[in-house]
Amino acid sequence: MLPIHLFRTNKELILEGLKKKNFKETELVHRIISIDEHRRTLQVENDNLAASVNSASKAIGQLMAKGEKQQAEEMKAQVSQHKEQAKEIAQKLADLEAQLHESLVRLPNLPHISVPPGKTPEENEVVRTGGTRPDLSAQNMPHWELTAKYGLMDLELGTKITGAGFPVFMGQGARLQRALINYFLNYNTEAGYKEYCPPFMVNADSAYGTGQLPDKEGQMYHVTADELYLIPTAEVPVTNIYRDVIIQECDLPVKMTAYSPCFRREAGSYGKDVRGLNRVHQFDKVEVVQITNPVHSYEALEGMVHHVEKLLQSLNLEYRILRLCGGDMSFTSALTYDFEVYSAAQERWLEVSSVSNFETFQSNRMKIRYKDGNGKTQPVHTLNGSSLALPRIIACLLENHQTVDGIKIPAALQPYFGKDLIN
RNA sequence: GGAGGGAUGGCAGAGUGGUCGAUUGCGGCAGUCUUGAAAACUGUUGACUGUUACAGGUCCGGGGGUUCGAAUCCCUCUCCCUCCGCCA
Repeated sequence: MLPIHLFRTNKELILEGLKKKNFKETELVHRIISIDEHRRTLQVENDNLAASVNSASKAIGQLMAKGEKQQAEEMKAQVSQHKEQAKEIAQKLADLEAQLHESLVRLPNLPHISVPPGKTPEENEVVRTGGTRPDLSAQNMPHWELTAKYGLMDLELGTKITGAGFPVFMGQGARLQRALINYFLNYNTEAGYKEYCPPFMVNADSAYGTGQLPDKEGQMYHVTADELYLIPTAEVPVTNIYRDVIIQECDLPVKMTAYSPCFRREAGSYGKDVRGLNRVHQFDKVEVVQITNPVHSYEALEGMVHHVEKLLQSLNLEYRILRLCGGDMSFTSALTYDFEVYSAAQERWLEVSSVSNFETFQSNRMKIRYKDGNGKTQPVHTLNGSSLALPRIIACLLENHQTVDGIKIPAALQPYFGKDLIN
């Protein structure tokens, strides 16, 4: 949520930012400004009326104490009239506030100055690449054939138990999954992230806090009997740990990590994109979240990018880092780096991580704040990133490290997996 | 699921219709003392809104009501605790 004072002081900045983000409903901005102005004049009226009622009530109390009943009764009648008026104004004010909020939560975050212009994924900017492309034999297989060959995963079994897009991992496949989660969590905690194991369902307040609601309502699984949502990422419960919290400046940055399954309806997906593990409804991910002092958030973002990059390097995968263009960025983000890994058998890039700075967009909604040097309460910046999402990592590990003898496990993962080959 | 009790500022805990945005203690911050620290003493210390700055307004779990006036009375919801039942 954008801070309201920005609308009062710098409308142009907002309009420019929305344009870069390819957001069309700019009339919302004008609507917000006019509601806000109306709201404030009404607020003053309301406050003045309340002030006179307050002071009159106090006076009545004093008259009663002195025993001047007659005068007190007269004042009571007078105040009653004011109250009628006040009630009307208060109702209007509440309506305006609701309208204002409703409009505000529909506006996306503004892009950082360094975000490249553009509308489609093709216009994302490649920041750098790393790793090497394997030289596979002509008989190489895509991961959905490899998982079948080695008995690692069964999609049809998942379909029987639940539905399409719910893979069942087994044997060495299940073990690989567990090894990756442990490796990622250890890697993160060693870098100073505190480990959490959060709930996998959240209430509507939490979903609003991180921006899933109202923007992505249809993308979450909704448990209607209890009004809960299955989390699409651990970002949601983990960031909400600090909802409504005022953090001491000396306690920043807060660094958290958590493993969780992620549930996504992926409404509207189709075609080759969804083959095998490329896109599924339930997958595992290890997430990192940071809450920082605003002056340090972009430093922290770069730090997170390097953190994830080193992790990918340790898995011997070819990767590239993209700076997303305005039109491809998420609703809540100010700057996003996507990490893609090259899937050698499918000959295409797969997104495995997304690292973003949300600046005050989430903290504004969630009221995550800190006290600055002057003792003023200010919103913090929040950031998060995947380190890492498992399915596509598994897909690429299998495809890129396949040999005639089996699938080679990268050295960093071997202590967790317990051996150096899947066969 | 049944019965009862409770929800007040960072924490503990007073307050049952008017001078209560809230006694007090702890914690925090500042000062005195001290070479420094501790102790002791003194002062200070909630959030939101609003104003150039004051002022003003709102907030005692959430929502609604009674009243000139509500932390205090009524209704309702949520959460927590104790006991019983059930259960991984």
